[in-house]
Amino acid sequence: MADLTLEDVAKLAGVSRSTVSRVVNSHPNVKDDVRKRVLEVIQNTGFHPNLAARTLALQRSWMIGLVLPRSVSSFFSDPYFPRLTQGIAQACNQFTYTLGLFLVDTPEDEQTIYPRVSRRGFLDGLLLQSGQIGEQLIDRLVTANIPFLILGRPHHTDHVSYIDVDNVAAAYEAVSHLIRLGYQRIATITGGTNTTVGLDRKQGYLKALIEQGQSVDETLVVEGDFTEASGYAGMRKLLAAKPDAVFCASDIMAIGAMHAARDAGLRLPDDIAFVGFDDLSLATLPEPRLTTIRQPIYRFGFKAVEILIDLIDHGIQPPRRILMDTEMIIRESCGAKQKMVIE
Amino acid sequence: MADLTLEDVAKLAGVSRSTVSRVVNSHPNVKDDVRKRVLEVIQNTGFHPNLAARTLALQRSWMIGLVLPRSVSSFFSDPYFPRLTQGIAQACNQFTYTLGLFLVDTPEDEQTIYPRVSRRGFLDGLLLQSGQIGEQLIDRLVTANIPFLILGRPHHTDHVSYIDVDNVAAAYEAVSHLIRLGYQRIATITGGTNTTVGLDRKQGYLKALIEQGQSVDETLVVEGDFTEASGYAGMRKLLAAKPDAVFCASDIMAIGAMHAARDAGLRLPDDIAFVGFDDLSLATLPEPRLTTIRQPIYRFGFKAVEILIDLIDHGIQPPRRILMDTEMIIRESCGAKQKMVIE
DNA sequence: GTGAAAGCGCTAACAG
DNA sequence: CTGTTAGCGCTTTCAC
Repeated sequence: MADLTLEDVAKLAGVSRSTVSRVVNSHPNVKDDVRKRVLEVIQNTGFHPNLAARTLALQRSWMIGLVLPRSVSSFFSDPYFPRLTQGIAQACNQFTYTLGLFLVDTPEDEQTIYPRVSRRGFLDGLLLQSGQIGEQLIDRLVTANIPFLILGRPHHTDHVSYIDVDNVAAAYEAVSHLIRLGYQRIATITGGTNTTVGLDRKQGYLKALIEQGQSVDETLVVEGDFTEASGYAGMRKLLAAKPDAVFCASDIMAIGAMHAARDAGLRLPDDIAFVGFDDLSLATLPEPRLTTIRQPIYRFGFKAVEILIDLIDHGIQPPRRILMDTEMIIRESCGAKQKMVIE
Repeated sequence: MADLTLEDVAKLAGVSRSTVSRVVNSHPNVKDDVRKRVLEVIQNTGFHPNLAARTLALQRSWMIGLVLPRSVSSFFSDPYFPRLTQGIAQACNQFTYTLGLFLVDTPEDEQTIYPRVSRRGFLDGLLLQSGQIGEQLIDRLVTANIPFLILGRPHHTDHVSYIDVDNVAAAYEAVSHLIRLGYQRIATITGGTNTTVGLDRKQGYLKALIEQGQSVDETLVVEGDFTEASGYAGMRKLLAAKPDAVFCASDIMAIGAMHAARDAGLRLPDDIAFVGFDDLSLATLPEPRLTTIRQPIYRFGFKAVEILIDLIDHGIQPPRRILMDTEMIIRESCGAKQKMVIE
């Protein structure tokens, strides 16, 4: 019933296979009445062209892959990746691309990912979340000439296209805000410093302190790994150094840190202020609600797909490099509201 | 470089295309030394068969689709769907299937979903989240003879395969637990009662009360829609009826409800106890931590893929119906811990 | 065991 | 404008 071919439709409409193909692809060279007749048959039979065949003939599948590397699976407790995926999926809908999802989870998956992803004609291109793995994968993709775009700024690799938010600028803005509010001992709980995001946000923190005349106190810098637990642990370590404000590299870490601060008997935000990073669903849950940096995640996903398609259509050279702007969202956790009332 | 074909490999190995194909598919009828030679060439050249071609020849793509209907996109703030997706993706990895993700977001997407998903030879089967849309889609899939499995118990449709958790039994268990703890006025904030999940959990609540001799008070039943906001609003409505415990149909609603209770000056869990549903990442965030029903989500996703593959391999008749067990996780929000200490 | 040849369903020159 | 024909890269009878 649904297993019709172009040939079947052609027979039913009394034309040749090519004509039907032209109609399907809205090629201009078809007489109006013929087109109408064919369209009717298609309508009545519910014919849809077989994608595998079309892909084979055209060397184009209108399907792209999203690869989320290992580190990520544990990140699924953080809403970042779901939202990113959602944004990308929506963009794919708009461009009528199909999205293949590749979650690289075990070291085994890591081994099998390249073959699964590289089969020519199957995927037109790839969105690759930067992270733990990838370097060898990237090399292979480059030599295989497969269009791809890195999500996040890659570590070392240089001749590739990527899209990222401007983490340095964002962290700089967040910390500047705290400085402006008069905090003197601003700490940070960083993201994993084996990741570019973690590094960039830390750099923004340092840059703000230095440029604005606060000295950097090493005891005010502790490393986390983007998990709530690491936020909690990080805050416990910071306690001794008596910070009056903490810039956390993610909201979920901020939530962990706030727990720890409260457990230590501190009042929020009076005794200690917090700023997070992400502003996905989590930021409004804690009490006080988090001041944070909003990720432009929907636009990010959309732009990523757009650029990947550009890479596919117009070639991968020169590499595209995109940095997107963020926005600071001021709520109660930074103490700004109280201060404004008091002053 | 990576654009090798079977033919190329054949030439390099000095054999015919068929032989290489046999080697690639580990067909027995190949002499050992020939096989070895061919394998070497494959190794050296990094050849991978073109999936589109193979799909066309075999009428099998080893790719399945996951369709999440409209209602879901707003649900992405709830960790349920991300986790489900993750579980399914991992299962796909294990079975070496590729996962296509279809987020049906706008009414427009709803229109285009069938053609995108039905193209024969492109997807071997479909996982369909039950929800708002779907009835017409389901009909079309049935007549098109495409293997699919509904995630969640479908409303009306009857001759289809589905997998769900046993929501009635789970809610029954949760409410029974509250009864056992001695609560007298147990309320519920339901999920959307236009969804089977919402209905089933409500039914479990009612069943427990009735079977265990508590009368059902209509003022203790309010309807939510699985969002935090609806939890908050629901609790505000319940306040007048003075419940001493509330069974919420999801953790995120429980969090909203707890906020509302606290805003009304109630102490948790002393003045009012809460039980949620899901036990994904959210349950341990609030203070007190949530007693809840744990969704066996990883097993669920895995089982879903397994059954879909069974449907693909062994035919879609008879329809498979699976209900999975849940587990109650007791934390502080239900008051069980205090009670045990006091008694 | 191995190769030749047909065919999966579609697109795209190429003739007419 | 329309039909014929030759692939796209792989699997799979069918001979040998």
